[in-house]
Amino acid sequence: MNENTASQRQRRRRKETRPQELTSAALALFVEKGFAATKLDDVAARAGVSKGTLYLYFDSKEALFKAVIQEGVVPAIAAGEALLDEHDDPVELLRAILDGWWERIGSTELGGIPKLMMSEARNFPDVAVYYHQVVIQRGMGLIRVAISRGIERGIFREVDLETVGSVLIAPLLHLALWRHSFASCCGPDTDVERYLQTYFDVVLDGLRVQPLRSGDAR
Amino acid sequence: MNENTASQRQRRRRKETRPQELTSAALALFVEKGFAATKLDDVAARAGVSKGTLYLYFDSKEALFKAVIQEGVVPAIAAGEALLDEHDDPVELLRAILDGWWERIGSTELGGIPKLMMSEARNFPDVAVYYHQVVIQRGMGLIRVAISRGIERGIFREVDLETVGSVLIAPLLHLALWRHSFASCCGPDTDVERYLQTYFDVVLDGLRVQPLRSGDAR
DNA sequence: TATAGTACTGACTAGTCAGTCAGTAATTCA
DNA sequence: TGAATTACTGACTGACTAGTCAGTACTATA
Repeated sequence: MNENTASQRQRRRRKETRPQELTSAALALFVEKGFAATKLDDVAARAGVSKGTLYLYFDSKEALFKAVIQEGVVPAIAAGEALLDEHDDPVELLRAILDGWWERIGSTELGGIPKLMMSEARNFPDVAVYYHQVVIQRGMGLIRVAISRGIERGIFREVDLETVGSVLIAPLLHLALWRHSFASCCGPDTDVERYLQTYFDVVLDGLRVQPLRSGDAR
Repeated sequence: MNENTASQRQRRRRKETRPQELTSAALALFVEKGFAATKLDDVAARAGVSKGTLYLYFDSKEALFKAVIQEGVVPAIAAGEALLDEHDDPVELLRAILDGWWERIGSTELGGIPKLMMSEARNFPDVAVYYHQVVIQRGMGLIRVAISRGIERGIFREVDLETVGSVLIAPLLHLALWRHSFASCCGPDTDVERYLQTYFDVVLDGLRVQPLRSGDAR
């Protein structure tokens, strides 16, 4: 199951890497079963340690949850905001943001975090507030900047900047949620490439002042 | 909390209405806390009965869960499919379907069911399969018909019929999920009217062969 | 007003799991 | 080499909760 046990002879003593191994195992199980239905014994087993070890690094199950969110979220933040300077064309920029979100978050194991946060937001309001400030609002701000640049240049129509971010990210979030819920029992049902293609097709042409009338998008 | 206790003098003996009262209470708590974190004592208390009574109507916690889904889902099915014959214009039809979904499901207490199913799909694969067949696939089929009618008549562009349904419903699902997760701790953040307005604005103009260039959607 | 039947109750049980801690084994340092 | 330190273990406990059941109270019928 986990690749660390067999490779090294002496598999103990890993103070530096343990926390990451534990949060990674916890993320997978929290996403699969939900917070309450996940047993700490199972988290520990998946990380190849005993439950006692888990308590050397985290004070409680709730603290583990917070660490899972924090660790999963921090690396994803900065990456997106760097894109603002890399693209001139607003359409390119918007695609880079949304595509980048899918590549770096949605399609990776981090893609489970939205499901986890949605499920547990009301049980952990303080974590939800943190997540909202650090992830959601910043992400929305990113999209808002891209759209407003496009509007300024007359490339995008004048849409409501307050709400368009949520509308645009929703289909990507939906796909990520799907992969961690129904996909495992009801088949992938939609293949990812076609879904993303359709998404950009529908969404981008809804934003362009002068849409391509060639019959095929992009 | 529940309006039934005070009104009637003798508040026992309600064999007919109990199951509905119990599933309604269970839905609210399952959506708020998740299945595993919900106590049956709390469900019973919310319905104004004792836990023992709950077991007179449902064999187990899992059976209650299944009943919650089944009862929440059944009334929502037929309503949508009736719309197909009520609208001639494909744009009108699509709006009626999507608007109708929000009015009849998303904005009601049934709007919690998508959150619940997303969270618990992997813990209850059989329920997920049922829900997928009875709700998701039928709903997608409905949208597909509306879109393909529009394509036939040259009103919509030729988009991928397999995936467009998910893309279109995603922002509405997202709003429903939001209302049952972050909304309670991070403010509504987006007001519903504006969100829906932006949604139709972006999405419909992405579908029209000859979009209105008047600057305002619809 | 008995008698039988039905809807409901709540104390109880058995099992589960978060969190603890005394002990063990690896590692470092003298 | 062995003493001190550090990383880890897993049996244990205390709290909590799904599910049970003997008993209560209301209702219907005779």
